[in-house]
Amino acid sequence: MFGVEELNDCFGSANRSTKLFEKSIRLREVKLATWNVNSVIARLPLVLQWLAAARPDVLCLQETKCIDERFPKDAFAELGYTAETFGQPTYNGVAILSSLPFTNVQFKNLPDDEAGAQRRLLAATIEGCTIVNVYVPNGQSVGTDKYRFKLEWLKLLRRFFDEHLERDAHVVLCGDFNVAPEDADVHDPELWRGRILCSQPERRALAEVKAWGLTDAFRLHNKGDEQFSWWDYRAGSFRRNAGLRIDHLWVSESLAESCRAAWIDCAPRAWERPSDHTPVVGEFDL
DNA sequence: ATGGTTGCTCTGCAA
Repeated sequence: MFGVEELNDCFGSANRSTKLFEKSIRLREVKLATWNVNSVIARLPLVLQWLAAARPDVLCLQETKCIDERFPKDAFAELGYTAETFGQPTYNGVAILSSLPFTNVQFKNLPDDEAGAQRRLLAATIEGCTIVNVYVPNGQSVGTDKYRFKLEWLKLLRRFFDEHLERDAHVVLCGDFNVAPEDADVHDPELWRGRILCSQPERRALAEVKAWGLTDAFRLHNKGDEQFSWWDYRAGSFRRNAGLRIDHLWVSESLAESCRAAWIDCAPRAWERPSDHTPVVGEFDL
């Protein structure tokens, strides 16, 4: 005589087999990463070392700090990566490295950013995913012109999503957001309360972007605190784990459903001559 | 600890 539990076991087993079968014929695992490298030329050996070991399909870079003509494309090509770049001398600059073909490069900077002098956004489609790679303005300190520019930039970013991206598509927003969304993303919330990277207006402006329909892939798989993506070069911050989680990988609903893992790889922050940021990684079954 | 370090140059400035 079969009871309900035996029947459930039977169906459960069948479902698992079906899923494994579907995976073998249909699903493709795609690994996406983002890393503020603080000069792609100064950091080239570390980026190459990390790529060779971690082998993401896509790596979004911020603060490349070099013009497109000087971007070390050949070194990345040797590891099997094509580079789309949007850089400028000395400051800012973003790039996307991919081992999968780019089907489109849709946006360089925000359409509504009239001045557009600062190169902070690069959006491309790879493997059916529209990937928006951003270097959000730092803002320097609360109340400055740079702070107001940061808030305005985040407002334009939300408008960009409203006007140019579809909620039911595979959409990724990743990069250096220069905002720690919650106190759990801050090593000492009381010390940082109201300060740049943590102030309420910044958090609200970023929450408006998220409310378009994005999910923090890292938070899907990591609930606790004390995991950070940036540590100031000064005052032994990394040694004390005095960091903030300001680099993010946010995804639309369809990608949130297919996100099998996400993590921060803090190893490169301990290597010689590191960036002050470390990579954030997500794996998806497409 | 309103300090401290790093990168690229604008040997000051941005982060």
